[in-house]
Amino acid sequence: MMVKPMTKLRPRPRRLTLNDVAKASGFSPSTVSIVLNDAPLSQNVAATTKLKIREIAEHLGYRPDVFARSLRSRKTQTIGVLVIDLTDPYCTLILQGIERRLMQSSYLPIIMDAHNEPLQVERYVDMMLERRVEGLVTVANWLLFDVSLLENISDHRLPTVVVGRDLESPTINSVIVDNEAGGYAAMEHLYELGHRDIAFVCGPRQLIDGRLRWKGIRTFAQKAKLRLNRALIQSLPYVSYAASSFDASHKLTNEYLESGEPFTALLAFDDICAYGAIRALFEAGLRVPDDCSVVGFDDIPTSSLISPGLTTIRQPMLEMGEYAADCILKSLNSSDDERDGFFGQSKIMPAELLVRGSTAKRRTIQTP
Amino acid sequence: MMVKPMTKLRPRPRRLTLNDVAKASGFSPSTVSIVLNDAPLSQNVAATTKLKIREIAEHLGYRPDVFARSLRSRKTQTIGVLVIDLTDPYCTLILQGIERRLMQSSYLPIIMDAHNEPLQVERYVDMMLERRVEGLVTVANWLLFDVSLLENISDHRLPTVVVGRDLESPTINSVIVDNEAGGYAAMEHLYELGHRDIAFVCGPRQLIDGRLRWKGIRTFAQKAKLRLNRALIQSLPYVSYAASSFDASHKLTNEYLESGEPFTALLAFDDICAYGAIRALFEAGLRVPDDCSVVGFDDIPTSSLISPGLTTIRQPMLEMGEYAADCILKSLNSSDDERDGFFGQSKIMPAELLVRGSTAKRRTIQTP
DNA sequence: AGTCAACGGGAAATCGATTGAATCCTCTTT
DNA sequence: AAAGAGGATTCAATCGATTTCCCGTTGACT
Repeated sequence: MMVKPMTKLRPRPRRLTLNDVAKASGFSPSTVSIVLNDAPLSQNVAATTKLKIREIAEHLGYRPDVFARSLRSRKTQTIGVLVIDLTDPYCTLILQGIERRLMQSSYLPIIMDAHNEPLQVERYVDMMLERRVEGLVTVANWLLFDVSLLENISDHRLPTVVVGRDLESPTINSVIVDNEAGGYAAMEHLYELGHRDIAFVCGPRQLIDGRLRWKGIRTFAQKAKLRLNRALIQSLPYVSYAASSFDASHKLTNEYLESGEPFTALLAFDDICAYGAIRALFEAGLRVPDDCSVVGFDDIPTSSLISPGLTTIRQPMLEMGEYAADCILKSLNSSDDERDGFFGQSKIMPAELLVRGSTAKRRTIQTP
Repeated sequence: MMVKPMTKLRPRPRRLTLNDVAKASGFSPSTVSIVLNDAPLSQNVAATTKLKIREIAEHLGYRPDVFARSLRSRKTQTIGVLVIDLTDPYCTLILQGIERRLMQSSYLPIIMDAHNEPLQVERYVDMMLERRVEGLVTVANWLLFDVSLLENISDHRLPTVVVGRDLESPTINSVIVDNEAGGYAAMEHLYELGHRDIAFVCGPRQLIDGRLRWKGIRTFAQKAKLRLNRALIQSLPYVSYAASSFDASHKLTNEYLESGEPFTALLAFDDICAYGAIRALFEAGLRVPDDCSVVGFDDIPTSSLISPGLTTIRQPMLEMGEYAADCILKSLNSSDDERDGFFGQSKIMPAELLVRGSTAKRRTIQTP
């Protein structure tokens, strides 16, 4: 056999394969595979053998081929993470929570971004299945996507969690914040500051989140015997593009201002809406919080950076992400029977009032 | 042969394989594969055959197995996208640009998030190589990661682009904004508004971006024969965690205020720093822009949502992302020789001044 | 009639692992 | 001494495609 001279021409150093390790160690590929994977059979492999194989593999720098492995074993060690909108800070933080947990496990997240488009959601779910993810986490914002997700997935007996939206499905887990308690807390906060005339920028009627928050608000109002002014309660139209809620809220607040109905505080559906309201107040020459207190919902990162800081109801997004990942991991580590126990549960995380600069006591001397 | 009764026990409907299509169509697997892939050889396949095969494949709903395909063909149709920090809105928008382009191609982005940790960068680059991505885009913020990236990658002759950081590498492409022109434009804007006493929150000295922006600023100052006040020019310390630049800038601005040196405008290294400065001004009871104009850099999404809107230098992040993706795609579509032509170039995108509410004419009546 | 190229298509090797069944030892047990 | 019981490894099939050769027809041309 001629040994080819080492030249630049040799294009591929030919991947280091399991076979190479086998030959180098003197054992068969089977044994090497078994050892390197700590497969069940490896308990019958002599300790010295294991050591030697591991050593040689390490020394050679062997890395199994992901594709070959997945093809044969039908396991991919990947978890699909479908994010409805990666530019939405709400989604982003949840995603970070998910990753945090997954990084500690041996699973790799495959992240896809649906760009707020329902069609992409479907397409990407498909792609993830095609890539044989072993679990699926969907990070939802308020986009209403088709829940045919559900069918597709449960067909494949895939552990599935949705974060940020409560699906009433028997097979899909969900993690959401306690919207009702959040609404209640926000309202209570304003009430305690002395506000009685409060305007509301409610979420689109289509969103369950908004309805729940509203329910919390009403509960408090009833308890406090506070009558709400119907003229200051409007819902945003449902729009599929996130940033537009700023504009919608801005416009709505302007309408409130023009209506002449007095109010000293405003409670917004979420932080972005709060920004929109603040803009309207700002343009009208009103000061936050001096002339009008504003409360948001979510606590996206910038809310603590703007001035004044936005008082808001915090969703524990990181924790929600972590919980979701835990859910999947737990499910993957259990037997099929146990697994059924997990399905369809929905976890409710606590909402927390964060008081910052955008709310203040109602001024006793009120401009008429 | 007994035919097993159809029961719930049958766990897997057994994937539909190429072979099934072959049998159903009466042709061999080879032919089917060739036709379905539009492989070069398919030009010698009769049109009727193609039609029939395609029809049957479609009808059966055949989807090739990603893993088998990649194993054999050594192609994965994936592009690695390494994002330094997915919670950084700067990165996010670039990412979106990348995705936009990639969605139109047949390549799938594999997104990984390094969480601002240099170690993860290395680990993830490794993982991407292991997954045989055919190209790699790195979305950098200001994190200083080891450029051993470079070695690893160029070894593998992988088209590589870095967005947001100018690497001086002969093999890696980069896409950056025109920092110098941006600095110049920001300065010019303030000057034209009548500001002469300007404070600067400069970026960490380690970052080339900051140095370039500063260069632009000086160039304008010299041209306008404007003397800058050294006491109002400080750099932020280098920190590896993004949000902390808010605090650093906040602190620095406070020092400026306490120093007693007068200034009517402040130019910040980036938008987050601008937020920090605004907070300090706000706390000191100063109004933006009435008492002090503020200019940022980047134009992250919230900068248009806060009140007043932040005047800033826009980086065309979406376009930068798109350009990066185009770069990779072009490289993948060219022969090896052509490809070499692309390597090592760095593209400079235009910076754009965006005037919003945070800057205003210097007031003629100045508080002493 | 014979040669040759183009056309249409198929057989089988291959990619790099995993895995169920089989084999070969070495002791024990009866 | 034969049978059995494990322990330690290995054989060979398999996962589902792609790809490299190769084979048989035609038809044109010499």
